[in-house]
Amino acid sequence: MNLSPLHQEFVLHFGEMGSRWGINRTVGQIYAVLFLCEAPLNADEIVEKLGFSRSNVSMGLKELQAWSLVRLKHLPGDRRDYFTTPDDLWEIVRTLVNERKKREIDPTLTKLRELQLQPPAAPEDDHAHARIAELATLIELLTGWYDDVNKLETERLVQLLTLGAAVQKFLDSAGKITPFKKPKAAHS
Amino acid sequence: MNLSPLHQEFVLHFGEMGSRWGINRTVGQIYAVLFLCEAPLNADEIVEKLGFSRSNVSMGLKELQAWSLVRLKHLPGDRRDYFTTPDDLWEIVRTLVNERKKREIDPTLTKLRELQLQPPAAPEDDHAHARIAELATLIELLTGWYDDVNKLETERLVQLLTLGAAVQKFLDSAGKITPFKKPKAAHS
DNA sequence: TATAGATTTCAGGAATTTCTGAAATTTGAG
DNA sequence: CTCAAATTTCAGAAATTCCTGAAATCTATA
Repeated sequence: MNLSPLHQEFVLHFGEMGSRWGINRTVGQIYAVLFLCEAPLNADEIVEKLGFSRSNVSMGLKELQAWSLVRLKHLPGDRRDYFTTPDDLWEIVRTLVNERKKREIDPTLTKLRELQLQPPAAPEDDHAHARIAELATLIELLTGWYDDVNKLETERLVQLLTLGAAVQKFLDSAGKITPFKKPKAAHS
Repeated sequence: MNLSPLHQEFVLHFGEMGSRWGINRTVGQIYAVLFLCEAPLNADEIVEKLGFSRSNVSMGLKELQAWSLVRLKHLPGDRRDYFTTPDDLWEIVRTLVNERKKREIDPTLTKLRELQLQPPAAPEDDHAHARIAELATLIELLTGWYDDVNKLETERLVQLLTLGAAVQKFLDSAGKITPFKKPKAAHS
């Protein structure tokens, strides 16, 4: 591995972490290198840095592209493909969450709805249906919230996150009715 | 597999999904069975339902316990261990997020802080340090927000999620200063 | 404390996933 | 269109993870 100690340690950590998710170690490491490097890298440079086979790097890059986690660039007068990660970390987070949602949550919700339509065929199915319905409702609430806040521009999103549970203070007054409610005593 | 079609389809789906996360198929299926069943199950009943070896079920249950995803129960006059999942789905979600945070996010943050202290030793390390700092900040913001809302009681949490990005309406007025700020034109 | 039932451990085989080099395909400059 | 560089595909080797049955350990109660 042909990296500064700092890069190397970061890359190894992300390889490990990646493999705790569905992502394999190699792909995690390729991503980590791209994440740290300022300049776009081509496949051979990644081979050089990580010591994987050329074909493995190719497959890893393909997977990262399938996840939209990597941007393809071209340098003038060079027909190799160069890759980078977005400068804006929030963009990375949004992509990551969107993709996982698309691959894991959405199909699950579809499946749950499908199962809800299936008529009960055994005594234990009534309880199962109730459980499935509850789960579907919960997932809908969470993804609905996510879709909603994902529309916010980053600055707003950061504001919201910074506020944290302090937002809760508004809930009493906002309740279910209307965003603004007059304060109980109306002194200017 | 000795399950009603409804149970079976749910179990197979969760086995698949589990394997997209770090969790293996078997463990996902064991959890799915426990999730759907009203009554607590013992290991032999799970063997019966899923057709895995006794030792595999034992290992799976141990893993689920390590994740605090499963509750151990005892029936009077029966010394076998019985397992259930919590009735309250929100409790399940909180556990899941807490555990993943503990195993994946927290160690990453520790590692990033450690790397931030490491003095730059190569020209590319300056950019890497900047990138690492940005990432650490972002993770701190997200986990800070999470720790905060995780303190809310479920009812409040649901309220917050239902409100979604509508909370954003408060941000203009709340800003950085104070929860309420008088509107710019003060016609009653 | 002896015993039978319950659970866990663990070595090795099975299954799956990852990785590689060689060959095939694609691509763009000339 | 041709050619060489770049990339991808793919079959099988390597590595890893999963699963099992047999043996070991634990535990409640008689």
